[in-house]
Amino acid sequence: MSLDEEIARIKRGTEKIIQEDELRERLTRARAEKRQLRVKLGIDPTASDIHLGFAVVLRMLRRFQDLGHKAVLIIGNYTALVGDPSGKSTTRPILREEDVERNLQTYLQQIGRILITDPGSGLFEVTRNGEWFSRMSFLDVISLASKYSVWRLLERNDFSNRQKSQEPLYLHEMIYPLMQGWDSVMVRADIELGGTDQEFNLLVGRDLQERERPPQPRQICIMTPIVEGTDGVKKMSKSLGNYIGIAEPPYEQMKKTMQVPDAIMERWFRFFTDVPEDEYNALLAPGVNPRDAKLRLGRGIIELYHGADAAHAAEDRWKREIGGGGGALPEDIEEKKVEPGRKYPIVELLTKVTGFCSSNGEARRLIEGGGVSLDERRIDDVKAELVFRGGEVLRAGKKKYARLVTG
RNA sequence: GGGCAGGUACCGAAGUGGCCAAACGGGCCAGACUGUAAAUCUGGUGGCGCCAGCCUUCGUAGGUUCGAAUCCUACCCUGCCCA
Repeated sequence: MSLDEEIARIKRGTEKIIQEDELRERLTRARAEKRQLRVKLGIDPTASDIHLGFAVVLRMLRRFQDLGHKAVLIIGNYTALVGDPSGKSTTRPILREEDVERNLQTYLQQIGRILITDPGSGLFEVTRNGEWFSRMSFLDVISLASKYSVWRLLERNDFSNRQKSQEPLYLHEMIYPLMQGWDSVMVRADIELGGTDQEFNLLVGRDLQERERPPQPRQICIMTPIVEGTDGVKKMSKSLGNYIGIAEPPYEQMKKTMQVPDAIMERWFRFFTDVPEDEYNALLAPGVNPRDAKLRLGRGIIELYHGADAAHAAEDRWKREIGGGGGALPEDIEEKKVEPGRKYPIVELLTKVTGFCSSNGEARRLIEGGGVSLDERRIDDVKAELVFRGGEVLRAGKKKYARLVTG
């Protein structure tokens, strides 16, 4: 692959690079000297599920592995105790060490779906930053803190926004960027990856490297975008519930994708899939049914995590069960046991039997709103009592189904 | 340490003794429409209910009152200004 191709590949998944010419130069030199670059990614194991949004940066890291460079994964087990204030409007709760460890295991497992994690490959290295931070003395901390001025830290939008909205900002949160930057020094990163919300933190690492004695070559910062979630507006995140997990079953991924607003398809194609640019541009052209583009998008996502066969299967199933209106019943309807001959008040079915509603009031509202049906016949009487022979399908809203079985 | 302003349901934000389970907006749920997209329209959005009502909720704990989110006291938390 030519250097230009390498860079083009990197740029597809990138929002901003500081500095692109340095990247070009470093890649050139690495190639000439047959030296592996050290590409750092710090992860904060606060959530246990990896979603497509976070996969963007992991996939970027994988790209570097494919080019023969070393992925240097920093587990922020120590920084997690602080909580990155980036993009946060409120202080994050400080995690306990054991929680961090627990999340970590699930994390590493899932990361393996994207990265080459075999240490024998020479392409992967993991370090916990507690390794150096836990050994620092208070004096060391102060010395680190003396490398950066408060004014520079205050330049950050996250911090000034907090002030504007009268939210608290604690001292330990201001230390966070320094910790992340120090990681770069400790692992001698050539490149650090991160989301655009990490720009400040990444730049701190770059600065700290230069100030070391002897100085280290400053890292190149490659920022991946913060991609919108399934609502098409807010960033994909677990706490907003607008995410698609990479480990979710293919059909779930397809369903969620199909419900995404049209407007973000292009970004999802670009950052969440490897569908060639020409192909998706053609699909997004006027005149093409956006539904078809979206199906391709869903497939593009599933291909990456479950393979092409699973992607096709999910597409077919979606068309059968949902697409084209009406359609077949879902194939994986959960079964719930009922006693034959007994009269079940509809409210009880929605709460106790199926758990679709968490209170009687909620069940009643759903019925009154016309959202409940049995074998596709709407039930609009709140007091209805039903008797089952077995095999009937109860539906609540668009998505919840249960098959009522006897015995 | 001092002064001031605040803490209301998932979020934002009204409410300053009874008409408050608490306006309004967002979000969310459901229905219509549709490509299970967007936009739009409609209804809903604390719990229980024999639908008359009952119970819990307005930072926390007490108190005043027939009655408190609303008044008083203490405490906790946040922001701003001064030191």
